[in-house]
Amino acid sequence: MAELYIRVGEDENEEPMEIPSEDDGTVLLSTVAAQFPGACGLRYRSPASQCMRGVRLVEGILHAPENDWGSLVYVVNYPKDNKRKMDEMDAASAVKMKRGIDRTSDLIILGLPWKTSEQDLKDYFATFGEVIMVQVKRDVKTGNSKGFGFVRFTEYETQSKVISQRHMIDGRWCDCKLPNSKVFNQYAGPDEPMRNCKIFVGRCTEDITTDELRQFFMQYGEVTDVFIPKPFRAFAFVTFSDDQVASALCGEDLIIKGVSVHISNAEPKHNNINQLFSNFPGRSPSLAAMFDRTQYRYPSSHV
DNA sequence: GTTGAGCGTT
Repeated sequence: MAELYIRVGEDENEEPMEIPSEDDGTVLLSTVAAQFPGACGLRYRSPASQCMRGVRLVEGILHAPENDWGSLVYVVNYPKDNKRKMDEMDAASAVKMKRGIDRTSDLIILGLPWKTSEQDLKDYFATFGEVIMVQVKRDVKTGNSKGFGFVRFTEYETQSKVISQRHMIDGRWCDCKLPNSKVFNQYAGPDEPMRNCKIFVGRCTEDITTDELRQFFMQYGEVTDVFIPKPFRAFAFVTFSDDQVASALCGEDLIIKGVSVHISNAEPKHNNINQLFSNFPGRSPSLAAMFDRTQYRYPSSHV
């Protein structure tokens, strides 16, 4: 081969760099990539057709067109276009997932007739789509309905439809909305990294055992500890070996044995700003998010 | 046994 080096550039107009060829006249893609990280091939403008042509690439070896690299300038190919689009899609869907934009969440049903049962709710909402969970909130002493409840659907489309209209249930107009406890998560930015591996599991029922919690949370990652306070206090702690697993679960509503439990970070109450904002209807989400970040700068021992 | 624009036994 006459040429020991071929001329390669980022594009046709930029000053090319000379890249060494192998003894047999081929050029290794790895050699190109050493100068142009991420390169996946070469192309050049054909003097004959004036079109861009690809350089033959076989098993990491670039072959000279017509056995001669000549004095053409070769342009580096990157997988960039596809790759970047993929990355953006992944990031976007990850954010969407994390923000719960296309995830279902529990919906509060307001204005239920006192007589409406969970079976009534299930029968009614099943006409919109698959129902995961229904609840009628009742006075613990009397068992009387408090006139509101919750429902959770499998499909986000179902949830959207249900939110968008009023509902005639047992002779009363009812509204379904995102509960206030969800609004924070809807508007908060991406979470700060969590430093701890422990999650708080709220709204547990008394029949949920430590073993069942362990079995359930194993699907997300290695569980190193499960703690249920005695006597019953309607919450539990689950510790993972990986803090990213714990972090990813925070803000979720998960269904365990048909019960919707709420996952949040296991910070002591006095140091958890979520507690301060979570039941305050008029709060500013951005303010809450700002305070939320500050709590991680002053970590205190866990419960 | 009561009620009605409400938010889930941390």
